[in-house]
Parts: sequence; C-alpha cells; structure tokens
Amino acid sequence: MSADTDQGAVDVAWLSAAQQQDWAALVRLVMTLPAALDAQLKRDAGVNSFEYHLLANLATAPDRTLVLSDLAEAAQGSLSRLSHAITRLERAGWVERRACNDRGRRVEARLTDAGVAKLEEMAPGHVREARRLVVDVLTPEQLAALGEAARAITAVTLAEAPEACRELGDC
Amino acid sequence: MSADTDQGAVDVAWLSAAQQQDWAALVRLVMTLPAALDAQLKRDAGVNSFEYHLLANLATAPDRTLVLSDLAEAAQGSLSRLSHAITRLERAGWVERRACNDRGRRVEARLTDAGVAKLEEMAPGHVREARRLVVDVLTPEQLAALGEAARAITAVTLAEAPEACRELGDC
DNA sequence: ACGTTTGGGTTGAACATTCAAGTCACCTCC
DNA sequence: GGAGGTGACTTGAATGTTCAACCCAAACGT
Repeated sequence: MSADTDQGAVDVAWLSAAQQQDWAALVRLVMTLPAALDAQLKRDAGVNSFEYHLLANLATAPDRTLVLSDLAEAAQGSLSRLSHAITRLERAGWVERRACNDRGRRVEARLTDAGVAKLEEMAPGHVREARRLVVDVLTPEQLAALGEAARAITAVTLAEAPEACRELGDC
Repeated sequence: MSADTDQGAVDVAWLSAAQQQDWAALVRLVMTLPAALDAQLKRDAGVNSFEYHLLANLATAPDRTLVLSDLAEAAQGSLSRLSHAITRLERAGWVERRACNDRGRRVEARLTDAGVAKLEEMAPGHVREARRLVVDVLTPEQLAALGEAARAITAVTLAEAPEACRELGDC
C-alpha cells in the first residue's frame, strides 16, 4: 500500500527454527505477563499497572514529587497518557498537581499521604505476584540471564522511545 | 479497601537487590518491546500487533481458516476483543467470516487472498524489527536462555489465561 | 519592543479494549 | 416436548489510550 516504505521484501534473513522458537516464547511472554500483572492489580487494588508505576515512581522520588515530563519518562508513557492518568489519580486523592514556580510552565505531581497508604497496601500483593509468576519459577541463574537479556534489549528500545531520547542526547 | 482480599501484608518476602535489578529490567522489557513492535506495524502497515497475530495465525492454519474461539485462544485475546478485531479486518477485506455448518453456533474466519498479500507485504518488516530489537542484540546463548526463561514463565501465565485453560484440562 | 520558536501541559475526539448483557443453537433431563 | 443449561458468539456502553490541536510562558533573534 504505502509506496514510500517499499524497501519491503528486499532480502530479509528469516530466523532459524531455534530462533523462531525462542522468539515465539518471548512473544508469548510479552503478551501474557503484563496481562497477568495488570489483572492482579486491577482485581486487588482497582488500578492498572501504568497507574501503579506512577505511584511507585513518585514514592521513591525526593519529596514524593516529580515534574510531569520526568515522570512520563520514568514510567515510559506519553505526556498525554500521563496527564489523563494523573487526572484519575488526583480524583482518587492519591496524588496532587501543583505548578512549580521554577521556570517555564512546569507542573509537578506529588504523592499524598493517602497515596502512600494505598501503595503500601498494594505493594505486597504485587511483589507476591512477581514472585509467583517469575522469580519463583526460575533458577537464580535463569533470572540473572533473563535480566541480562532484558537489559540488552531495552538498551535499544529505551534509546528509541520518544520519551527517553533525552537521556542519551541523540535527538 | 476490599476487606475480603486481606491476607494482604502477611509476611511477603521482598526481593534481593540483584532480583530487584532483574525484575526491573524485565518490567522495562515488557513495557517497551511490545510498544516498539506495535509502533513499527502501525507505522509501516497500519495494523496493531493483535491484528497482525490474527492474520499470522490464520495464514498457517489449514485452509487459512479457524473457528473464532480457537483463534482467540491462539492469539491470547478475549472473544469479545477478537470479534471487534475481526470486524475491522473484515472491513479491510483481509478476512471473511462464515458460519460453519458443523454444530452449535460456531463461526469461522478465513484469510482472503488480499489478506495473504497484506501479510506477505508486512512480514519482512516485522521480522527485520524482531532481529533489530532482539535477535541481533543478543548472543545465541543469550537468546536461548531468554527463550528458556520465557517458556518457564508462560507455563504459568498461559495455564491461568482464561482463554487457554482448556488446553491443560484444568477448568 | 516585538514576532517567532521551543518546551511543557492540557484537552477533546477517534479508536481500541473491556465488561456486562443479550442472542441463538444445540443438548439434557424430567 | 417443553424448561433449563451450556457453548459460541455479538453488541453497546464505559473506560483507557492515542492523536492532533491548542495554550501559555519563557528564550531568542532582530
């Protein structure tokens, strides 16, 4: 269809049988693991994993506060997605927005006490799920290898994520 | 909040520093890799990865045809999500629905010739992206280890996926 | 001083996904 | 031979995400 992206079929090396197996396993992983984690959070705490990550990121930030664009980068989401999400969290009383007098038009989000409480309430269940689905089903060596592979891959994907390119100064 | 799920904070073993590192790397992986793959497909072919998987699954099925519930299971999505997605693909002319005279109220989806063409047009780009983001950044041993870990994890997550429990006879 | 550009956010409409309800065909069991 | 189940979808409304447009404040250039 789109005639401009037609370097199309020029000689793409296909994958070996073993590579295909591993690729397929990875695809199944990235399809089912986030879904499972999301389901647990939704069921037990009524938040989705993006919102969870927002709260978690704020909790570890100095003064439980972050400028929105930094938070967006940390949680790997667009500013728009973040803005909508913060609106929901604000409505729930877990974070509050406030303009920072600093410079420009920046806004920062701060985790409220209720937000801290909420996070402390749901963190154990989340960790339990992380153990049950990942940590406990792998040997220590397997987990280490998985982490290493994940770091190698995200070295590429993070460098290209529209939100994170500032970190590497390449855009 | 929900007082019934309150085995809450009872003594959850937290993760070691190394485990936390690996867990965090995995989380970043499952946040960014699907997003990157999705973006490539959307940009170059105008479909999302769920739709791509539907077409790919149909392409390898006998007579390029699958009963919807089997397809939903294969692509790890709810029947409802599938139904909406098939409607879109049908509108684009890449698949067609037809009742199968078989028994019950089953419906099957068949990949049309246009669908085959579309898939052949976009597969190379997708494979190239898979190489670029995953296969080529890992050593063969790392890829194999990743595949192994992924299989261990999905052994749990797939067994619990509401759509896939039939396979293991546990529901 | 005054336009222009850039950075940082917000907003609303379009689109995708989920959730709950509804439909229809077949089966089973009084 | 109806009454109630069950399996396999469909549908519409609610929710979440993306996309494009917009707004405002500060910095830059002349």
